[in-house]
Amino acid sequence: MPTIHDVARLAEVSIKTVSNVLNDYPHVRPATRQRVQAAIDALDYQPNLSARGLRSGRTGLVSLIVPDLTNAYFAELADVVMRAAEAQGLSVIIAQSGADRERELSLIRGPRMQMVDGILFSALALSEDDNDLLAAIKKPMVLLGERILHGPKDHVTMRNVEGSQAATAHLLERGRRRIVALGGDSAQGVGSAALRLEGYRRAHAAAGVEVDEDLVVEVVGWFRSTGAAAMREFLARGIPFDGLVAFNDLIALGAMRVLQEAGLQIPRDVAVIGFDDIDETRYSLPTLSTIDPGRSEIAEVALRFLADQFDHPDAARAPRDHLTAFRVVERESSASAR
Amino acid sequence: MPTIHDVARLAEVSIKTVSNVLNDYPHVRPATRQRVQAAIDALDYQPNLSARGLRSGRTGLVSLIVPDLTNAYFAELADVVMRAAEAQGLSVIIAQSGADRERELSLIRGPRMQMVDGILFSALALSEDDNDLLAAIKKPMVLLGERILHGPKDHVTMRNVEGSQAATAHLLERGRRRIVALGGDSAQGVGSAALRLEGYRRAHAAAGVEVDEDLVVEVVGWFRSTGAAAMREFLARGIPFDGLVAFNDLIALGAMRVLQEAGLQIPRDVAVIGFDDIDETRYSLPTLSTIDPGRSEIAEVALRFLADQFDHPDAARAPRDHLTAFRVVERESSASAR
DNA sequence: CCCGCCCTCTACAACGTTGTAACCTCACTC
DNA sequence: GAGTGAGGTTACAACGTTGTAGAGGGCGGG
Repeated sequence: MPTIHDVARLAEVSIKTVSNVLNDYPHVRPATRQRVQAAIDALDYQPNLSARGLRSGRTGLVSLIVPDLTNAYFAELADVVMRAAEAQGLSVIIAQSGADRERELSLIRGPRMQMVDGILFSALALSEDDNDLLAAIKKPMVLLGERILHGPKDHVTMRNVEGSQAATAHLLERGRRRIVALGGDSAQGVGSAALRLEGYRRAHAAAGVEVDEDLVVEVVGWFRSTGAAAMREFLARGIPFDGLVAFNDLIALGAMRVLQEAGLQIPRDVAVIGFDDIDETRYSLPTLSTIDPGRSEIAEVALRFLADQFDHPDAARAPRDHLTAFRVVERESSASAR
Repeated sequence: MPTIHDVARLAEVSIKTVSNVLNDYPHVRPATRQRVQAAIDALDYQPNLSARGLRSGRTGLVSLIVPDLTNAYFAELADVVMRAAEAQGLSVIIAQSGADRERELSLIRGPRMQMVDGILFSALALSEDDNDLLAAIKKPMVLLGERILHGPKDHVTMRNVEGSQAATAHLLERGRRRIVALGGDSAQGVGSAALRLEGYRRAHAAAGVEVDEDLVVEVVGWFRSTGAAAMREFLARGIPFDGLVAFNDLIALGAMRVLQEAGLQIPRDVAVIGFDDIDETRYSLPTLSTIDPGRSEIAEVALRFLADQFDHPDAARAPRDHLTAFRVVERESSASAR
């Protein structure tokens, strides 16, 4: 591997001049610049990023901590995060927490975080009770998602309450009156579950429809499997219903599967809407109406926040909050006709 | 941030002794070790990984280059790769190539590769014509997938021909005689398409069934959307068929959607089997039979190969090949009853 | 009793880069 | 024509770590 010294020798300049060329320092004579560039090309030189990182304190790496890449929402989030990062010349180290509290902690405090410039953290186990622990992290950090709304770090997420309200209203407008909230968790006061349930309630209130608490169904772990299981259980209880708001698309897809097994037709018997707008919703049978959370906006803003923190390392301003715009995506599962 | 010097000062030893403790050098008196450890804990010291990387030449980072994380196959691959990497104390930088030739090239040669210890490369655009370019990469590298079978680097993939043969045989055994091969590409001589088509032919030959070339349908880009489009087109041609081997699960899911729109029942009218065993196949309607490619074996072997290359940097042995075992997963879409 | 060896620890250099300070050379000003 | 200032370049130190070489002390064997 050639070093900056080899380039300097070949170009007959000092190593600092090579460094200046590499870093686009303006005061380099064009002729010199050219000579250095020629030497770089000739040797196929690439700067040693460990050395650069050591000297400059910046590695150009960002860590993205998500519960689970297998979940399409987070895979698609990782996708847009990587695009946004690349636009800023950053690379992304992805780590999976498995939504486990100990793992989340050991990831954000672990030795690997030493080598990244900043952290995008989609918490699922830590909560606002752990704000002290989060505040102790000195690296630039942006929180994603609804688990920690008022933490000590910048925060980006979608308008959950409004999104859920719109989703629910979407079904109410289509004449549905007994709408199951799948994923709601009346016990838990924090996180997407609580926020989306709040939106569900507001939509009912706005429409003057009373909420039957029997229709609020908890789902632990928002996967296809748990959505399916929860729906199976709910069906067994024999409670009548004609609509379903699932608090993410995976739950919706799992539940749709069970509904159809049970001989119910979607949307005729049950109109369904999900949350997240993952790609799969465009190809399921029926296609799934959902809420597009503005993922790329989330990624772009999160990276902008991180970059701001890079540039103003000790700015002691209050953590910022950004709520992205959402969009109701109407597909077959909630088509109007009854 | 405390450095090794701060720890040394506090523990009243030399920095080298601290380094020795950190690196589990055996000849350190227990009492000294304890004192150093106490200082490390007291200062909450974490080694600077850039400095370590500079000095040792190892960063503990591995790059995983895949076409697209949005594709569940690659998201699930990334999942198992990250698990296997973590077991070896490595972190993973993921990069998306978009299956674009120029991007694949610039990724494997780009400056970011300078900072990783090794590369796991799932090529989709480069081919064996580019073996020279690949051979020029000096970093440890393992190729994944079927695009480059006889390259200059170690290689891990599933038994494609046999897998596809088994999938096709699975349908033939269930009495299907006109089986569409969705994703086959009679023009292309390389890659999964060619191999899986070969397996399809072998299964027919073994069963003494002639292949109708009209049933071999090309799909450009293996997504839900392209699978759906290809099936829509195929249906328009009015060619009778009773089985479908899709060369990956996304194609299968897109096609199933179209088949059902067209009023065909699965598996009654058309038995379907896919490839990859992504999670979604367990919850689609109907659930999708598929080939489990042994993803975690792929990840584990690939990382073992990389580790071998770390340990024997200039071993000029021939590149190794590992073919993982596959498994036919029977689900509803190919259930026997007609 | 002394030599040599092993255990334990240390000082110093080196990895490849960028920041600092300073130098030299011009061109321009007065 | 000397002084000034900016452009262009350089030498050197520093970032935080690990490898090398070796020092000092204790112990066993001859």
